Amino acid sequence: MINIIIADDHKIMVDGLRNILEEDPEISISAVAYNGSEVLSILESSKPDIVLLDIDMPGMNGIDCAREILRSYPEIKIAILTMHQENSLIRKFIEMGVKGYMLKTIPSEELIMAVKLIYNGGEYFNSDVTRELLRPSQPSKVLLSIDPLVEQLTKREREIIRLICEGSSNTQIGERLFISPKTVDSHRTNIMKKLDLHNTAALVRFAFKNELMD
Amino acid sequence: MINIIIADDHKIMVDGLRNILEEDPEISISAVAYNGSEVLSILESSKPDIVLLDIDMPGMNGIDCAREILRSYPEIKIAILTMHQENSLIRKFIEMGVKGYMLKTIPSEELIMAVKLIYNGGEYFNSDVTRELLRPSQPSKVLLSIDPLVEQLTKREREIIRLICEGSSNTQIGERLFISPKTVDSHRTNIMKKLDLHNTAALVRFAFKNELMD
DNA sequence: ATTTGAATAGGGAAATCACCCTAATTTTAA
DNA sequence: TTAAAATTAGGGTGATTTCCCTATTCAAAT
Repeated sequence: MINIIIADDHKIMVDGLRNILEEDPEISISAVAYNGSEVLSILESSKPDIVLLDIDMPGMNGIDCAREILRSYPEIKIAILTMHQENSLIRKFIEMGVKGYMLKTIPSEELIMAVKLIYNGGEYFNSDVTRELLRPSQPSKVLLSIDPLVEQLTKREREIIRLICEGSSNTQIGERLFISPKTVDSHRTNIMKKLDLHNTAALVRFAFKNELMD
Repeated sequence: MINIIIADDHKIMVDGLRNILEEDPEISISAVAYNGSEVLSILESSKPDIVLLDIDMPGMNGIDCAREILRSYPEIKIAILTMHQENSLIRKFIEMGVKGYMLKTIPSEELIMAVKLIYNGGEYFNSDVTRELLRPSQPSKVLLSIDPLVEQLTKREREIIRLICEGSSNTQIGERLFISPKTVDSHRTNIMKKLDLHNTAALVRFAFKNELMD
């Protein structure tokens, strides 16, 4: 019996997948998660053969989730099922070591076949995915889901973020912008609150992931 | 019933393929050819659904044969089955429009699945083939920008860096790695000294710029 | 067999950050 | 013109980081 965890934040998608996959007597959906961290907490108690993972999910996305699974549970096979077909994204996942990458346009029989192939130690990459790899890669992170919270940031706040990312302290930023270091601290606090972050590392990371920084 | 022509100059290979494929009741081998021109003459009288084509053949090789089939009989699907996994060769065939490209190391069940997939209008590229396409991707620009200081970092230090970048505090990292927060701090200090950085923001930025993080 | 490097851990101190609060001025938008 | 939002700034506190030490253990290399 092939045990699968489905991770996708769209209930319709999950229901559809469950119908398709459980039609096959060898396949069983052992759990469903609506974001990455939910997957990780499920894994603490229950180990599936395959995690069928979407990329766009609230909270922890598929990228971070996949990385964590690969590190903590290398025996669990990951198959990406997404609508994203961007070259750089595909490369990233395959190089990371996922066993499958499929577009959501995949026919159901093909999906079942892919699951069985992966379960038996193989890999499966959608033909659309392979064709995409032929195209010259354009490293635009644009398709990497940009957090909507970015829009809440003001111009000044973005400016502060950039300077923080360059490694400047509040005092240094204050000197460069001719404002008090205490003001910089206020901005910093406001930024943190808006983005729901709690330290500098998380902020810089957020900036890189959301193209505020390059 | 799926009608297939096998084109390969090795009799053992042809026999093996015939055994594997005809085991499936939906598949029938309608003819066998030992080189490209033989395939073309067969096609004059008999039209299969799929031509399973090797590349190395005496007389007309698989490349010229595939090109000719695609021009004269675009409705016939071509699947390459070969031992060659050179990037350029794979690219050439896929861009040409073949429906499948598989290495001869493919397991028999996978080959059968591929045949059925292609017969039903799909495409199938071996996972080894897809991985090969990743290889000589973009060797230049990214690698050149990596700071030589990265080499001085130990495995543990890189691990710590990744966790820092994920927004974890020393205490959290300590809990994760089952070491004292003070040890994490030591690592952190050593990292800073090695990289000549002086705060977390600069460290996270360094990690992103040097692909320690993505 | 000895040395080196890596990982471990702690003491201590100054600097910085994270976050709470209030509050003034300026800018923008309704 | 008024209200809302952005920018400015400071007081205060506890957490965290940064950096200086020393020191032990363990594995790998000479």
